[in-house]
Amino acid sequence: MTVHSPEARAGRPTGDDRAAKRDRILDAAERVFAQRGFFTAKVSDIAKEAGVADGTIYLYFKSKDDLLISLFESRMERVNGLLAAAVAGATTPRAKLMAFVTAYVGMIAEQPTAAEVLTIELRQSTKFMREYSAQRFGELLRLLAGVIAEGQAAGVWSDTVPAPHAARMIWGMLDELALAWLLGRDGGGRRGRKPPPSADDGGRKFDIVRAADWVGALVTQGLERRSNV
Amino acid sequence: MTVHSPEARAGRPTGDDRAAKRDRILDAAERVFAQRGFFTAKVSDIAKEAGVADGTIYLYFKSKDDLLISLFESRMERVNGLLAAAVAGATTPRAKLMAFVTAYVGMIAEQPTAAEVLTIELRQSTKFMREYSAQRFGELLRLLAGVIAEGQAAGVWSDTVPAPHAARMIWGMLDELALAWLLGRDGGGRRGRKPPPSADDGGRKFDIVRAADWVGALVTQGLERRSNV
Amino acid sequence: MTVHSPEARAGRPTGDDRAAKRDRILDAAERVFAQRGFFTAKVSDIAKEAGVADGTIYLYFKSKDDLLISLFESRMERVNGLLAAAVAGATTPRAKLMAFVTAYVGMIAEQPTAAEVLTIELRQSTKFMREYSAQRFGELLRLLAGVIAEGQAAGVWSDTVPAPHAARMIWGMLDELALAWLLGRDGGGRRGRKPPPSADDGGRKFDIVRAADWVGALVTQGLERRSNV
Amino acid sequence: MTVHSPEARAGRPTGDDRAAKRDRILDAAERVFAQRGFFTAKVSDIAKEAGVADGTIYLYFKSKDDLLISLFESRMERVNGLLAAAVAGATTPRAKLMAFVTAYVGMIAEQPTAAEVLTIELRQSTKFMREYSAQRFGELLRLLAGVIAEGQAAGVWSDTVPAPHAARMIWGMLDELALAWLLGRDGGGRRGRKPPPSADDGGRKFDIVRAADWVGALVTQGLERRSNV
DNA sequence: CATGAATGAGACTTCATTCAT
DNA sequence: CATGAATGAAGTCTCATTCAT
Repeated sequence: MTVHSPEARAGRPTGDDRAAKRDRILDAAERVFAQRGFFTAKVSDIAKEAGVADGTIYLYFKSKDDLLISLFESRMERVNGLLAAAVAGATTPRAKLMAFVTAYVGMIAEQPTAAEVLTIELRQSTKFMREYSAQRFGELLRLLAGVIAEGQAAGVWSDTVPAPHAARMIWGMLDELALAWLLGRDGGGRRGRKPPPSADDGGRKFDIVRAADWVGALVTQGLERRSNV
Repeated sequence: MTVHSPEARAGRPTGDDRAAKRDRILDAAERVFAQRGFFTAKVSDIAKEAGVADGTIYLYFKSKDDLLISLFESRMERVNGLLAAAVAGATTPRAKLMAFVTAYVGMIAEQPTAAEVLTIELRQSTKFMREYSAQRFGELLRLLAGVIAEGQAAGVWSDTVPAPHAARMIWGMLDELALAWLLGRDGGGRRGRKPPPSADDGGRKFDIVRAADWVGALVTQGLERRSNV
Repeated sequence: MTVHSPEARAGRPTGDDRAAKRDRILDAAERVFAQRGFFTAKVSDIAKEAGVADGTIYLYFKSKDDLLISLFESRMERVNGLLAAAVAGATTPRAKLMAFVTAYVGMIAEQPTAAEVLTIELRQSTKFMREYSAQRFGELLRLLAGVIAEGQAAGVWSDTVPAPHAARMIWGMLDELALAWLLGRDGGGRRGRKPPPSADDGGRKFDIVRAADWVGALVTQGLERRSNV
Repeated sequence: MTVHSPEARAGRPTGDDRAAKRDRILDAAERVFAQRGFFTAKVSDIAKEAGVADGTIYLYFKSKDDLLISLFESRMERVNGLLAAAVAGATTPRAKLMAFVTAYVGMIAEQPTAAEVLTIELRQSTKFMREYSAQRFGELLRLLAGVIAEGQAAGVWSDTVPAPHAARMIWGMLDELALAWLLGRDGGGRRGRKPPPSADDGGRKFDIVRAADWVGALVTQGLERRSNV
């Protein structure tokens, strides 16, 4: 008779165990998708990376697509939660905006693999992915639009640009800077890719944290030089 | 007896014929990729759409990947050419910037399918696509960065944000607005997708041409209200 | 409760199981190659003959080429082993030679399908097959050449013909007789072939076992009539 | 009006022209088959080698198979003719046998490409090739068997081995030696193949012409040393 | 619950053959 | 007769998913 772990002895693992293994698979999928891309990644790659059997994946996820969606949900939940918390921690519209921006670039700097998956891989894929994407990014965009609208209502910001579109634009800046940084990092993008020859396109090895200031500057005053202010 | 060109006399299609069929295949691929996505699209779908046999595709392109890359090159060449022409037709940095922005949104409005492929589908796919992408978008970004740098050098614009990164940010705004518009259109995104439930995220049915003004406004003065101007 | 081996307990097939299925596929390939020829045989034919799914083949062999090579290796190993054993069981050079010859024709008589594949199909195919072929047949030829050389060294046989070439020649006789017999059998060659009209070419329905005597006679005394011996 | 060659003026080429082009295609096929093997060779390769368009092949041959068969017929006709002539030029059975053998090895030495195709490539291929092969080689074998039978009838040779089988055996020797020589030549076998490592198997760089003596010796006296003769 | 061997649908690609010029 | 672009049937191989152990 062999000695068994408590869980095995009890006949079935606790919910915690189940959740933990699910997370292990999600983490593995994150790494594999970041490295190979969604379509190129094989389910068995993910299984190997997670240290489980191929079939086990299907005990936790309905399909490869479901795995992708679950990963997306999981990461966006985290992102949306952090951003909401950051915004909630500030008082004025300007402070809220900067909190949003700073929190986002901070997240990218700290979890580049997750960011890579969100920024690059998760946008591909199958048609129905697009819906989930729109929905979850919608949350993020509404949070940001709310901050803008608040500032416009308070008279702090001009309402030349409707708040939802202003939010899109700011998000676009952040996203593009994130993309540039992610692809510019050593080992960024997929493995084995040769570095692009040009170096002067702002795409390589800048400090992503500074991006917060750039966005702040552009939103605050545009590119204009205000000599008399 | 009619006079024939040497090629016609020999019964051989002219170079023009060849190029025309190649273009027909590229156009078909554009539509199919826009509809199904690169990985999901089957070569035989493209052949059917182009009205040729499957094997014919391979007389013009080495592989499915090659077809994608060729499509990308073809469309980016067109885009880069138009943008460069637009910029060249303006004199001051501000005018050049607005020419760039206006030209881009105009292009999207007029050729949404092409835009969809460039904005959405062509960013996916295999690792080596990434390189091509970086290179060709780099051209576009360098053009824009040149305009910014010129304005900064002329003292028109602040150099708080380095020109290459400012270019990225402006591009990000445009790109995100384009994406929102493309996905928001009826029939935008892939067929068969259900419309996202939320309507207040700025993602639906706005006039993309107005985006030029929004970008102009944000770049010119940020979001700030200038009470004393 | 029965006692299981570790593998059985884990629900995993034993190495024996794996080897057995591999062999089943090799046997199926042998039959299909013998019937259709390597290039004409479809992987799915082999799968059907083996009673497995198409994809299963690729769990055991890297490619169709690999399957061919593996089959060749497997059969040549068997042949070389048997011949070496036969030779080792004899003492004088003459006895060794006859043992070699007898063992080979015996093998052909008992396993005509395997012989057909070795003698006919496995000599075709891709360029790299040729190398394997040369190497494995080389083993066989060296064994035979060794016997000849031994007899020449012992003064039993003339060294008019260098041993390696004498070995080639003897092998050629055996091979040609084997080929004639294999093609002459009912059902020999590929299915569906019409019987050649001529019957007097020695190619049909003789007893392959007698070939051993013929080879023995020719090697021993040539065709000469020795009236005075 | 342009000036035309006589044939063109006449509206159709002479039979000689047609035969000449057919031969050009056969020669090209011989080279391509020798280099790439029948199955691997593409019809368009042969067309290019022959300097004609792909479709032209089909004006002279019904199919790729037909081309192979025609090539085989053409070459075997030549071989059989030469051998028959050689035999006819000799008087005694022994002389006839040696004439046969000598003529054959001479042919190999002088036209190795043709020999390679006959000895190696033409034995592969489709099922119906086998019939043609049997038939044409049958001619050759019957010629040889006739010589043997004549010698046996004359009491020159023992009839231990029936003439048709003796013919097979002699042919087997020749064929195997030819094969060894062809594969052993530099550039023998298909291009790009690495040389087999072993050198002592008699397979490399011997003088094929000497093979005639070896066959003569073996047939005349076997391997036996005849001390008392 | 976990395993991983087996499945088999389906994709890309090749190439012998045709036929309009 | 000659051409060679076009055809499309067919084969190899991959990989998401299942299920017996």
